[in-house]
Amino acid sequence: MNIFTRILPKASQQTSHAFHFHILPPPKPRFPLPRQSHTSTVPELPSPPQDAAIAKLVLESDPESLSEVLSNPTLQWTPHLVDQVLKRLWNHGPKALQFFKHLDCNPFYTHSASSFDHAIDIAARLRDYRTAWTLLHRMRSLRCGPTPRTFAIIAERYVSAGKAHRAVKVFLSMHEHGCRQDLNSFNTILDVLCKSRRVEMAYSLFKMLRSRFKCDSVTYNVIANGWCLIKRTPMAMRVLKEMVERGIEPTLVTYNILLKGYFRTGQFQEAWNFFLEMKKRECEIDVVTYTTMVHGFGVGGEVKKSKRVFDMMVTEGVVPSVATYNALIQVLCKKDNVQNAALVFAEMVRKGCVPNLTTYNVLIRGLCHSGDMERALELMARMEKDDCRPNVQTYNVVIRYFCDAGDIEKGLNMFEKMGDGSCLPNLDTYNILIGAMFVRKKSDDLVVAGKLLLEMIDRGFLPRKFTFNRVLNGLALTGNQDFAKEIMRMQSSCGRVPRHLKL
DNA sequence: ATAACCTTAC
Repeated sequence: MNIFTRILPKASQQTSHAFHFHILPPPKPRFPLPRQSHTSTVPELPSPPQDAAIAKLVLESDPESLSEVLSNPTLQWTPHLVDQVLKRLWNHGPKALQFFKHLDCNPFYTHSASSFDHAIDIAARLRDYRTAWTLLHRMRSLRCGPTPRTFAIIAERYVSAGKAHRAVKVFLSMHEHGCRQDLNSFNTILDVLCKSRRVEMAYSLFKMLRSRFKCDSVTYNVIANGWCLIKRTPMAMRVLKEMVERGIEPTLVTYNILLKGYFRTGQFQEAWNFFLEMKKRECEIDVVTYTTMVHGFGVGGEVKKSKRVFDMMVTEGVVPSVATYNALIQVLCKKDNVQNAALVFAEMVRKGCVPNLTTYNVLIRGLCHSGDMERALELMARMEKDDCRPNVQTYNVVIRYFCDAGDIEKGLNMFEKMGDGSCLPNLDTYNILIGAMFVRKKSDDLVVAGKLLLEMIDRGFLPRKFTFNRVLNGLALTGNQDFAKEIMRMQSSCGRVPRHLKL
């Protein structure tokens, strides 16, 4: 609870209505035109498997033989191909950077700006800022950047590493690196700060620089959304009021942000009233509005209302998108039962709406949760043929539930499957599995835990202190002192930046 | 990669 919500909440019941009148457009006594929302029903083109083969090659070859492998003249490097390979190696940062570096030395190939951005992102995620900046300077000397996007990436990495001030500094100095500051980059840095919940800082920066940039509705929406994210809806209201006072029209995006904000703070009545008000004033309510409603009511436990809103949108001629179906499916999984969720899944397919990764992951989680691992695995197999291959999250869900059910072997088998190619494990995967190695209290399991720990470090993931201690204790108790010592040596040598990361 | 809706974690 903060000061503002303490001061304003009682009043907000009444005053926010006054605000609605302020922020919403004046009533238009005309009858509504049915709005058609676009759904993304066009499947992505399958990417050629060449990048998978190259990623595998990179993973298997040691640093010495790598340059030989990569200078094979039959390989036709294109920026797109390089990007794809980097994405595949996302969860093996050190290898990804090795790959990038070797190709950078290839005299017949020059990296594109987007590949540089990927590499910088990977380096900064490993907290290897030196490498990130070296790459940025190299980009400049090759005259392919840095672009505003490059700075957005660096800022985001700084913020998520708890260095928000550095992110702001980077923004303020970007012109010194040959990249113009404009309203777009200003909006971007504000958004980066807000999305990482550093809303206070974003708001200060906004107040400090708003006279320098001609702020637009995006600026205000970004800030309002930030306040809503941290459940300070009254502050969002205040920003929006100011927006109106400065003559900037709120848009549908503004309304959707505020609507979501009400759900975040559990103000269902407010949300409902606001929605009705939007209808009354004939805002062009869109699929996002409805999806927000379906999701908001559903996760709040109001399944009936959630379904009613879903039916309402269909009646009003707004076509549900994948996101709408995903919201409903998630709600049914969590607050109703999986069978009904599966029915909605079938329904969306019948209507020609193509399920995406989220759809599958939500439903697979629901099935796992109800103990139906078999159907979960069936669905996972079905993904493959829908050209929607399981990602790390999919694997993590299944592995977690296998382990929770005591089927450690099956969890480990699943993990093995990831190792052989398409989907590299991430930090969560390692944490889930290492945790599972303690349930059987077997010495062998702890050795596996130790190996997993070393492997994750090797791939650029830094285990928490807690994880180290747990594994070390386990190994010591089961008579694996030597292995424990080896891990301790590793622990002391891997500070913030794994040392083998020299570019 | 300029904003709003859909997964995630003990």
